[in-house]
Parts: sequence; C-alpha cells; structure tokens
Amino acid sequence: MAEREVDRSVSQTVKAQLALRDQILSGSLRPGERISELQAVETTGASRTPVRMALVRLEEEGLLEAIPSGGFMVKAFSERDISDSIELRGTLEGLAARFAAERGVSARELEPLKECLAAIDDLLSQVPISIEAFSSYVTLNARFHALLTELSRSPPLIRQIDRASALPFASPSGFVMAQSALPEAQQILIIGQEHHRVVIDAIENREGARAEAVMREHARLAVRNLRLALRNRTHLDLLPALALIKTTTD
Amino acid sequence: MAEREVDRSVSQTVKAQLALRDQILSGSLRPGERISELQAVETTGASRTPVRMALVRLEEEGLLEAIPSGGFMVKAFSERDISDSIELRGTLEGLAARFAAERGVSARELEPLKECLAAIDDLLSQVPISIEAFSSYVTLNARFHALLTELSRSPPLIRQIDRASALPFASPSGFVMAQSALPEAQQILIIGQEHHRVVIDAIENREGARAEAVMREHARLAVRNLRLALRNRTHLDLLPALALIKTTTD
DNA sequence: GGATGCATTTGTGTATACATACAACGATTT
DNA sequence: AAATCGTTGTATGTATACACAAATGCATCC
Repeated sequence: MAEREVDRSVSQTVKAQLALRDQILSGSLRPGERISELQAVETTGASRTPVRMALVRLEEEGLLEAIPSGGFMVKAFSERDISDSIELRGTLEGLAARFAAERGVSARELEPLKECLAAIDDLLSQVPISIEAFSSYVTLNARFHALLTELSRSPPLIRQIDRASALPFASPSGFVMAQSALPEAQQILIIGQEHHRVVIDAIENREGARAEAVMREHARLAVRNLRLALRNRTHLDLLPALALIKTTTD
Repeated sequence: MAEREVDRSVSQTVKAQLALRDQILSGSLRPGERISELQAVETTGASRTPVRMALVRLEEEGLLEAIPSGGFMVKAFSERDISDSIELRGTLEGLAARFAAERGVSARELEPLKECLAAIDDLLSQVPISIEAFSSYVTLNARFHALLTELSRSPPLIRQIDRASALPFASPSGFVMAQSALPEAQQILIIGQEHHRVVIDAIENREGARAEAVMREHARLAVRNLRLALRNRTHLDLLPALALIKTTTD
C-alpha cells in the first residue's frame, strides 16, 4: 500500500479510504452491503470527490466491488476464496523465488534476507514464545517476504505480488496472530522458518524448482492456520478481516 | 476490461481513458513522459474530474505510474518486463488449470472449451493459414483462455488473471498477429493448439500437475514470439504496444 | 558567478453546483 | 388485483471555482 508521499498531513482522500477500510474490516459495513457516495460522505466527513477516489482505491484493493447500477458493495469472501488467495500469493512468491534462483543473486544481495532469518531464529529460540515475540515475528516475516519478492528483480511480478497481498488475510503474516492462540503455534513457526531457510539455500544454489516449491508449500501454512482457526472458533477476534468471511452456512 | 454498464453512451471518463490509452499505445505520449491533469484535459477534451479518474484507471491498468511530485508518467517496459509479464500470466493460468483439474469439472462445463478447440482445429486445417484466419484465431484463443480461467471457479484468481492480462502484450493473444509474419507461424499455432488439447485432457483426467505445466509452457510460446519478432525487426508494427518497449540499447 | 529570497506561475486537492439517470412511489387504467 | 404511467426523490457523472502546494523565474546580495 505504498501511496505517493505527496500528503504532508493526511489528505481527505486517504482519510476517507482509511475510515471506509476500517468500517469494512470492523463489520460496521457488512459484506454485501451497498455503499453510496453520499453515505460515505456522511460517515467519513470528506466531500464527494475524495470519497469517490477512496472508493475506487478500495475497489482496487479488493474490499469493494462496483455495482452495475452504481455505487459499490462490500465484498464477502468464502473460506475457499481466502485459501485460494493465499495459494495465489504462494504461487507468485514461488515464481519470484525461482526467478531469483535462475537469474542469480549475489551474496551481498542475500545478506538482508539472512539477517532477517537470523533475527527470526533468535525469536524462535525462546520457549515458550511470548505474544510479543509473535508480534515481532509478524514484522520480521513481512520483511522477509518483501525482501524475497525484491530479489526477483521483476517489476511486473513485484507489482502483482503486492496486489495479491493487499487483503489482510492474503498477506504473508495474515494468520500469525490467530495462530498464536493455537496449541501448535510454535511448531508451525518453526516449520515456516525452515521454509525461509530452504528458500535462501535454494536461491544460493540456483535451484529454481526447489525455491519455487518451498515457497508454495510455505503459503500453505497460512491455509492450515486458517482452517485451524475457523474450526477452533475461539480467538476469532485475531482473524484478520473476520467480518468479510462468509460463515460456513453459506 | 469489464466496466460496469452504467454508461449508455460513452462517459467522459471512459472517453478520456480511451483517448489517453490510445496516445500511450501509439507513442504520442512516450515512455517516461509526464502527464499532468491539465495537459490531459486539453488533449482529451474532458474536464478534470473524469480525467483524474481515467488517469487512475490507467495506472491500475499498468500503463501509467504515479509520480511522487504529482501527476503520472508513462511506463516503459523492457523486453524482460514483457517476458516476465507473460510468464506471470502463464503461471496464473497454470494455477487455474490445476484448480480446475483438482476440483473436477463436469463434461457439460468442458463443452464450450471443446467447441472452441474444434473451431480452432478447423481454422488450422487450412494450409497455408490466411491472415483472416489469424485474426479469427486471436478471437477464439482469447475465448479459450477466458473459458479456461472460469473453470477454476476461483473469483480471486480470475480477478488476478484479468489484471495480469490487462496490458496488450501480456494478453493470451498478445503476439499472434506479430507471429503471423514469421516463417514458422503456422507451426507455432499448431503447437499452441496441442497445448490447448492437452490441458483439456489433463483437466478431464484430474491431472493437476500436468494441466498446470502445460499452461505454463503454453505461455512461453508468446515469449518465443516476442523474441523472434524483436530479433526479426520487420513487421514491428504488428507488435502490441511497441511504443512502450524499451530498445535494446537500454 | 553563485546563493538566497521573493513573486509569479503552474499543478493538484477539494468542495460544490448543475445536469442527468435511475429508483421508488402513488395514481390511474385495464 | 395487477399493470402501466407519471411524478418525485435520490444517486451518480461532470464541470468548475477556490485553496493550497510546488515549481519556476527574476532580482538582489555576497
């Protein structure tokens, strides 16, 4: 969500976008619900022009879809949609890893990734892992994924991965906090970290297929977390964008 | 590029978008060149509000990027960017084919795809293949790919494939017309059609990995065409969005 | 000649008025 | 009672004015 840094203070457009996004993610605006411009003007306090722009941006982000008769509607996502979105991201990250491996990456370019790996190793060395450590993991994990994506040196792919990761539940750390409530929380982090380790090794050794395969499997950890969290039905508050997820009575 | 059908006649926003897109693809607006709102107002004849919306849509489409100081700039694409974009699309279509194979598709659902396949077979039976036949192939090929994407029954993936295919050179038929000028034109079509045949077979037989692999290889035909066309240096007029492609002196 | 400050010009963000299209409701006709 | 038509209200598309920020040009000073 890199926005150009033209707004010294928060612009009305960004203000409206943030407010609307919050309403969507918190459930104030429910899936399937129609949003009209004028309604959004009232709830955000911005005037129509920035509201229109904000609505289009949120459409682009994936939270809204345009209605033929005008206006926008909050999207709903099935469990399948979410797991597909995660697998999609994994597929793209796998491609990024393969590109990196095939095209070669210098030791210097790999250094930030290895530092990130080491920092995560430090985190995982504490037993049991604290909630704050989970929070730190989220940050480091996001950084790891961002660095890996950049290694592809493919602007079109980087752009597509950013888009594929835009929704909260599709991001690399989408379910880590929800995971923290699970009994096997630490085990899953350890497995995920092993994937990080393997992909670095694969890239270093120019093993494209291996790099791709491990990142695709890596994404499936998030799918597993999703399933566990939905089955568990406790700590659902930790699920990102829970309000957008259709219930299984669909 | 499905736009909601709210505009009985062409709206000013769409008019501006079409005009700007044309200027970009024709080279009137060159890669790297900055577009200001007011300039776009002059060249499109629409007023600022629809022009702004059009610029944002074109950014989303991938033809423009926002400049930190304001305004937009026409993107330039290297040969690598284009081949990466094609491979990206192939990877996503491969995933769609795998989903279809894994989840199962009824014979009825496969029928339109088979009809498309048969129509392309008809086309390819003429020797040598005429230019009009190439044009018909483009239409049928696009239809084939759209039908295949829908078979995934994964809205997030369908959306991502549409986006990945938005730029002219990244679409499934991006280089077919340029290909028509090559000596081995018909051979490449025959090979591409074989891929079509194989992916249907793979889906029918629930062979997910095979379906995925063949679609990924299928996309590489377009990469081959790109390379041939750029090396050949004749009939460059048939290359989509040639104006956006950086020269090899980069 | 180079640096700085000020004034002017240009461009973007925003607000709002006007025009048009669509949806909803009530009255009339079949 | 159901269908149709006309009117009214609501929402969207567009145009444009105002406010503010950034860029440019010019004059002055060191």
